[in-house]
Order: sequence, then structure tokens, then C-alpha cells
Amino acid sequence: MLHLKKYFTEGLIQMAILLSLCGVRVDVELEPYLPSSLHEMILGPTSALTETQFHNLRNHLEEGLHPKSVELDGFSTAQRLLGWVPHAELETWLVQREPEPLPIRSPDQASLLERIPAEIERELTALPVEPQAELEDEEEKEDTETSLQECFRLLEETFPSTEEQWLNDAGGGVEDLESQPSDRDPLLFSTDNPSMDFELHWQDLLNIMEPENTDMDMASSGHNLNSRPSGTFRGNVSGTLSNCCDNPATEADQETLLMETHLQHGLLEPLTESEPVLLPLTPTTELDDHNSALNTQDTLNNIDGHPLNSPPDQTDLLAEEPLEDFSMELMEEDNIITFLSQIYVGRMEPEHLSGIDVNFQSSNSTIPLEGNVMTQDLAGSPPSHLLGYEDNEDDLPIPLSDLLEDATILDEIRLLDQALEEGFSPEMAARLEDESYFNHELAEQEICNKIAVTENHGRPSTHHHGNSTDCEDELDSDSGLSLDFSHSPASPCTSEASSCSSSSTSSSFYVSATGSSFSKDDEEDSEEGLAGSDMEAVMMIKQEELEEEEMGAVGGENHENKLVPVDYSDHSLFHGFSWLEHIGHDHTYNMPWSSACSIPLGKMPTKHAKSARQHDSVKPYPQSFSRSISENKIWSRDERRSQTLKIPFSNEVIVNLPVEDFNSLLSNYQLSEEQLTLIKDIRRRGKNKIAAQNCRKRKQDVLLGLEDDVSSLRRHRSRLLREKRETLRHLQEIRRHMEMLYKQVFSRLTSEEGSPMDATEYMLHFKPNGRNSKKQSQKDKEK
DNA sequence: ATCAGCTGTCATTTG
DNA sequence: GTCAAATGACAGCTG
Repeated sequence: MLHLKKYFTEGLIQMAILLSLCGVRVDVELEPYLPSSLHEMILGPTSALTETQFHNLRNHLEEGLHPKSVELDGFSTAQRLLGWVPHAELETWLVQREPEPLPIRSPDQASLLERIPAEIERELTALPVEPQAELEDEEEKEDTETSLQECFRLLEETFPSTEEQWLNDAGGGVEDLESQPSDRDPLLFSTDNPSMDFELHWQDLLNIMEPENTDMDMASSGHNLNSRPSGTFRGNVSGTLSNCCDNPATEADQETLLMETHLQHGLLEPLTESEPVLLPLTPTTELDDHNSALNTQDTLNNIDGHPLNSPPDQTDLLAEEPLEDFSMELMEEDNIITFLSQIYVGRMEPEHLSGIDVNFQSSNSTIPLEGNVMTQDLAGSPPSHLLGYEDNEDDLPIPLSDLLEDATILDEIRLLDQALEEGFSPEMAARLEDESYFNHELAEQEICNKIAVTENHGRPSTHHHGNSTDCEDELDSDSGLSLDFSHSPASPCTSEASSCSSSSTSSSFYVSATGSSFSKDDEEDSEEGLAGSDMEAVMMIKQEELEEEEMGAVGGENHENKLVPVDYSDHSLFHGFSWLEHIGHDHTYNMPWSSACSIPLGKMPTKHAKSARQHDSVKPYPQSFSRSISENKIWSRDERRSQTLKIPFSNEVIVNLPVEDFNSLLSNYQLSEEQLTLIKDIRRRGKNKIAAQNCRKRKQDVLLGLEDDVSSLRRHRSRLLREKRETLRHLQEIRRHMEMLYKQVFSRLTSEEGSPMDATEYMLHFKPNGRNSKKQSQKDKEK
């Protein structure tokens, strides 16, 4: 009796408080139903509350104050509350029962005042309900439910007319309330004219409930989506009354309570039989569309994994969109949540609900949420053929797949592919040509400019420097030639700065430096474009990427090794490679002589001045002579020799004069054999020195050019791969479109007898020339 | 002290 | 055959 008192009292008081807070006047008149001893025990000697106290309490509750505030402590007992509950007003209220059972609370806790305002606040603010993870043991729940039932029965007896009214208004939903009182606290309506206000109140409640439902679904969908039991959803509008009351604290609670309730009250079977089954739905963006039922049907038809639903190649192709799949999977849950929330709040139209119910029922709860079904182009599909298969998923797929596998269809698809290929190949090739090499040239031009800027900023006026400072610098060149103006990999003063070719080759260093990232970008693009390609393409691309990585490892790092077998003579093979124009016997590779000739003999600055000085210090030259030279200009060895032998020409002249001029010059002077030998050696060494510089420059250019070409070829290859993927994707779309057309055509075709044509017995043939010619259906007896 | 890069030089090859 | 250029190899210098 004690526990009866507890449940009875708490439940009733809870109800009364909630009703009163809504401004509903309720006359519970509890006292007559209570034994005098119990009543006295409940109310106690201090049960009398003043009207002021009650209003204070009510104000606190309405202000959202925590029920454990000091002022509320004075009203913390149920007995005290009972005193004024009978005069509350009952308007409309929806009570969500806390999952935690009442008896758990200790008597000294202000359980009601704690819990009820919390619920009120939760309802009013529509905040997500924190899941109450733990459920108490079954016995306590049963006790709780039993007590509440008793409370409700008591309430019914207390104001039967009101109850009857809203029961009648609510229709079947009230039966749910009646039959499952333990699921949730009842939805109570009692106004002066309940039948009029019912819908309005209900709509308000829906509005309040909606976000909470969504939030709860969101909270629960992450982990419990697929395991959602079928009984948690009532897919009809009439049933939404009870469903929308089904505002569970948590989904787990809801499930548990439902299961328990159904087991206890024998409602499980009606639920599962008559109510639509809520199953995981593959979310689509078309869910909001009212035509989504069709799409859903197709989606589910593809989802169910029946191999015959789609051609094998298509499934293969579809299976190879990992990125899209991934993104779709990311989208799924949100869409499911949205969809479910729509269903919960009754936003979807009944026919949709029914259609979806059919789909749900025909689907398996373990439907793999394949996102690739989203890529199906279902636009334009006539609903008829889809609806025709709606009731039986086994009707459509088999013949259709056979059709699609048929050689004729494949041939037609091939024709389409060919047409497609013919359509884009020339322009694509042209675009490739343009993009690839135009970009290449653009990049080279940019790099030329960049190099010019870099040289101007980073190494200001090396020419100038050479001309201005060479007087202080010593030459150590044996030939006495200034070679700093000439280009060398280390010497930035490239005399062919005007030569864009040289710049391009040296600039190719920048290209290659950025080429890796460039290629990487392209490869990333390739990865992006990977979605939608078929397995073959993916495998091939992966293989090619592996090869590319290997190639990059070789070409990027060990390009020296690649340089060796290069056949420079085969210019046709390397057509378009800018560095090739410097390959071969290009004797004008470096012609900086105009500036060099202006440089006085022995004034060429070199970095070897110091070493030359060291050389000189070793050599048996007079110290005074050496010092005088070092003061003015550093003389090279050949320069000193020429000075020693009194050669009348400068080394610069000796080296740079053309052969004819040089010979005529020699013939004009009477020179000793020693002098002639020295002059020829100076010329030879000077020539060879420049030649060596040119040679090294050329080698460097070749190397850089190869790196540049590697980068360019990689970009080209990535572009080609991307084009290939796009083409495959396009082909896939065409195939899907063909499939849809096939479905449409067969859905409209009828045989001579008027019966629908079986796709397994008929085939569609395209006339070879004819877009004008309609598709012909011929009986395919071979089938 | 060591090393990588640059440069000059020589011998050889090539056109 | 001569010559200039190219190139491989080597050595010295420098940072």
C-alpha cells in the first residue's frame, strides 16, 4: 500500500501540476477516492497551502527556476501539493514521461518538483532530451506503469466527460494512448470546447515536438540507425497522433518501452502487422520532392543488391566511385534524419508515406546504404513503369538486366560511345594540344620573366660588375679571357639572357621545381575525378599512377641517368622540346664576344683570382712585378707569358679573332716560333675554355630541359587520364540513360494482344541512320 | 679536414 | 688534312 500511495500520489500530482501550469482548471477531487487514513497520510497536517504559495510556486516554475530552489523546498512534498491541485485548469498538455522510474527516488527528494519543471522546461524550449541511458529493472518499470495506469484510470473517473470528448476527437490515436499508458504520459485535452481546439493544440504540440524529434533522431541515428526496430514508426497520418506523442526521451528508451509495452499488452503483433515498417532509408535529395517515391523505388531496387537490377558493367562502374560513395554516406544520415523527422511530424503526404512504407516493407532492414545509387539519373522516368514494379521488386530487374546484357543493346551502347567519342575526340585532342603546350609555353614565358626578375634582383648586373670590378680582380684564366660574362650553371650572368631558349632551359629548373607540385595537383585532380570511373579505369589508373611514381622517382631524382641515352639527333621524337635547339653542333651557342672584346686584357674577374694569386706566389715571378700587377690588375698565366714574350696582341684578340683575321694578323707580324706557339696555345686554351663552359651549360640545359619535359609530360598524362575518366563517366551516364529509355519504352509498349510486352522477349533495334525512325520492337525468338 | 660545386685545362672526337 | 667545336677527364680552387 505504501508503494501504491507513492505512485498514485506522484502520478496524480504530476498530472495536476502540469495541467495547472497550463492554466487548465482541473478538479481532481482526490479526497473522496482516498481512504481517510491515506488522505490524511498524504496531505498531512501541513498540507494546506495558501493561494499565494501556489502562485509563487507556479511563477517559479514558469520562470524556469530550478525546482530545487529554496522557495520550492517548502513545497517539495506531494502531500502539500495535493491540497490545491483540484482547482487547477486543464487546457492542453503533453507529458513526456521520464524514463527513470519514480520509485527510485528517495522520499526526501522533491521528486515531483524536480522532475516536472524539468520536463516542462524541456517541452517548452524544445531542447533535445538528454538520453537516460540506464533503465531500471523490469519490476520497477512494471510497478511504475501499473501505478500510472491507476492514476490515469482515476483521472478518467474524475473527469469522465472531458476524457470522453478528447478520446472521441483523437480517434484511434487515443486507443494507443489508452492501450499504452505506460509508454508515455497521456495526452490530455480538456477545454470548454475540446473538439474545436484539439487540432490547434495538436498542431502546437507538433511544432514543439518537431525539433526535439529531429534532435533525437540525430542523436540516435548515428549508432542505432540500422538496428531501429520496425515498430517505432507509424506511417499513417491518423496514427501520427500517437506517434507524435511518442516523444521518447531517447530512442533506446522508446524502443525498450515499446517492446515492453507491446509484450505486456499484446500490441506488438498489431503494430508489426498493420503499421508500416520504418527501415533505414537511403537518403536522397529528392526526398523532399513529391516524386521521390519513384526515385526511392529505383533507389531501393538498386540498393537491394540484386545483381540483375542493373547491368554488370554498370554495377561495376557504379561501384567505383569511392569519393562519391563516401560523400554520400556522409550525407545519408542527415538525410535519413530529415526524412524521418518529416515523417514524424507528418510533413510528408500520405501517399508518400504509403509508398515509402511499401518500399520499406519490401526492403530489408540491412540495406546497404550505397551512395552510388544517388548518381542514377532518374529524371524523366515515367512513373508508370516504376509504379508498375512497385509492388513487386522481382518483376523488373531480371528481364531488364538480360536486356541490358544483350549484345544488341551493348552494340547500341557502343555505337553511342563511338558517337560520343567522335564527338569529343577532335576537340578534346585540340584542347589537349592547346592546353598542354600552350600552357607549357606560357609557363616557360612566365619563367623567363621570373628569371629575368630574379637575375635583376638577386644578382644585380653581373655584367656590370664584371666590367667595373674586373680591374681589381685577377684573372687566372690561362687564356686570359674573361668568361664570367659567359653562362655557366654557376655563373648567373648568362650571356644568352636574351636567348629565351637558354632562359627556358634554365627556367626549367623552376618548372621542375614547381613541376612536382604541379603534377601533384593534377594527380589530385585525377583523384577527384576518380569518382565515377569504372573498375577497369581505376585499376589502370592506379597502375599508371604507380608507374608514374616510379617514373617520377627515376626522372625526378636520377635524371642524370636518363641523360645518357638521350638521342639528340632524333628531333622528331622530341619535337617541341625547347632545349633541343641547343643540342648538337651549335657553334653560336654562346656568342658573348661583343661584350667580351670590349673587356681589356687581363681584366676579367674570376673567382679564381685568389687561387691565381696563390699560383703566382708559387711561381718564380718577381715579387715587385706580381705586386704591381695585383695592384692594378691580375694577370693570367697566359697573359704573363704573353707579356714575357712580348706578344703584341692581347689574349682577347688572340682568342676571339676569326681564323682568317687571326691568320692575317699573324702574317702581318714577324713572330718567333716560341711566340707563335704561345699565341696558338692561348687561342686554343681560350677557345677550349669557352667551349667547355658552353658544353657545361649545354649539359645543364639538357638536364633541365629533360626535367621540364618530364614535368610537362606528366601534366599531359594527368590531363589525359582525367579526360579518360570524364569520358568513362559520360559513357556511364549514357548507359544509365539508355536503361531508363529502355524501361520507358517497354513500359509503354504493348503487344498485339494488348498485353504488356515482356522485355525478355522483345528487343529494341535502332535503325542505323535513323534518329527519325522510331524504335522498333521485334519479336526476338532467339530469346 | 672533407666535400660538393665550379672552373680551367688537356686530350680526344666530331663535323 | 686542318681547324673549330664538343666533350670527357682531371685538377685546382672555393665556400
